[in-house]
Amino acid sequence: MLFRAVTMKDETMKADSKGIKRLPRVTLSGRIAEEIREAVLSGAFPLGSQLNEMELAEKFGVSRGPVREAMQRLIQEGLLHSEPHRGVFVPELTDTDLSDVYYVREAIEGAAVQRIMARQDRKDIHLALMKIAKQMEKTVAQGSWMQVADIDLAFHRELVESAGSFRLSRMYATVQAETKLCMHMLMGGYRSSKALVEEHELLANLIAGDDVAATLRELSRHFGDPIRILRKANAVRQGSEAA
Amino acid sequence: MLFRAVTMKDETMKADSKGIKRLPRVTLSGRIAEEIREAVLSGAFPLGSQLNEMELAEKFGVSRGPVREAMQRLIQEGLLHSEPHRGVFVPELTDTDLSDVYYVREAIEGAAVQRIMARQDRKDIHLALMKIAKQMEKTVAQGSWMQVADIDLAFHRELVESAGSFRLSRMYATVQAETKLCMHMLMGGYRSSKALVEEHELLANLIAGDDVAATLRELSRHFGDPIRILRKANAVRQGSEAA
DNA sequence: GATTTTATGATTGTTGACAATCATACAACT
DNA sequence: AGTTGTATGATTGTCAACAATCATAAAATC
Repeated sequence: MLFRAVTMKDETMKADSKGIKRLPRVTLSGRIAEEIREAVLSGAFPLGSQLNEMELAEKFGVSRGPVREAMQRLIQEGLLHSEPHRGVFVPELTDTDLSDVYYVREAIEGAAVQRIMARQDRKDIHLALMKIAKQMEKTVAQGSWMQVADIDLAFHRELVESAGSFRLSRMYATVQAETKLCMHMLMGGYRSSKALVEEHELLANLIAGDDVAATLRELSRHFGDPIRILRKANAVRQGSEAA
Repeated sequence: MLFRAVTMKDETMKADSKGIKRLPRVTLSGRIAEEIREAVLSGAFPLGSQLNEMELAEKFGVSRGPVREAMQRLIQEGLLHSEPHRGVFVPELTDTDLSDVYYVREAIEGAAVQRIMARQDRKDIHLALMKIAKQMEKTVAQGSWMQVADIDLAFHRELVESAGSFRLSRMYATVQAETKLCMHMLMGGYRSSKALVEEHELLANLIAGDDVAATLRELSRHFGDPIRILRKANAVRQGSEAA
């Protein structure tokens, strides 16, 4: 089953120094928003498909109210798209969207790079990024492209979070979610290869170095041209459908 | 009265080529979200204050459901802050928040500047920005600092929207809302002067020019150090309270 | 008087029902 | 056959009531 029934058991309770646990401070709508978010990002709902609030409520074992509230959150975030009186949909992403997502990613990551590289000590971020790159290397050898993509995203998320800006990270979370949706479009075009690992290692090393301009140029190169990648992916897919 | 009762009359209906108007496609919750948003941004709710959903529902003449949905939107946007079971609050912005808002503004506007300046023809954006600067000049002479601040924000919004990225503009709308909240903190520190107008004119001219690096430097200079401005404002305010 | 316990009122969170809107199927008309 | 009108069912939007939680005041205890 796609969804688990939502209960209020909070598995992340932390104990304070006296062994007393904090009580859960999450609403049903918050939990549901997370569940739906993960389902959308995992590709469980095809692009363009409608989310039926009655079905979701039944599946979660709750009333429609919290489901509606959860969806309002995701709509505002940009992950879902509402058409009043007609329903809530997973957006269909166009070429324009794809370009836009990558443009904005680059803007955010560029800002992060500049802030990080203005610091004297970059050992920690270098270490963290190289560690993720090593993980990617292992997964390229024996995992699926989706797993590699997830590590790729983790690398970039680490980079942005290292900038230490709450708002930059929040914006990036949304953009990464949209990136993940885009990846379902790019499926055949995602380059899961040793060269990809090397690109990430190069980025990590440049960030540890002193040439900001070169780092930003490499970041831009790293993103490539998503539209061309998509076209290539479509060509490959059409080629195999015709055969 | 702070709020008007919300009806479904859509004042922005557009006529198609046959004079046939589109029907309204906005829900109560959407309208309410806008009303609350404007109220918060106008300073009607002090920073840190609680929004009471029962009172709001009564004032709008609707049930609590749409009010809750509206608030979920604004919470997700970052304009309001929810504490489960305790209520929804206008955030209290700290020095850290102030710095963060301005950092992120600069990141977004910097990206917009770079994209705009990669274009050959910049006459339109130059014209639009100079027009807003001229408006600011008039308002400096005879308006309130709040009005000047609004024009200032319009200048920057024009700049970002000229980049033509849906997502950049969406992110910037949120950041501008937070900027507006910050401005209530900066009240006495907002420099409503002829020099401010000149700074904007300079930015417009640099954008029309060819030196990207110089433009980005001026943009950074233009934002100044918000913390120092806040401290100065607080000092001025404390000075007049002691007298 | 200080601290703990209990009661109360206010507010938030959720539910289920009713109202409104839309999409589709079917019937009637040209 | 094509178009228009009507009915029906599905889904979304809103409402009012109940449940749950919190903050505060009052009472009890030390």
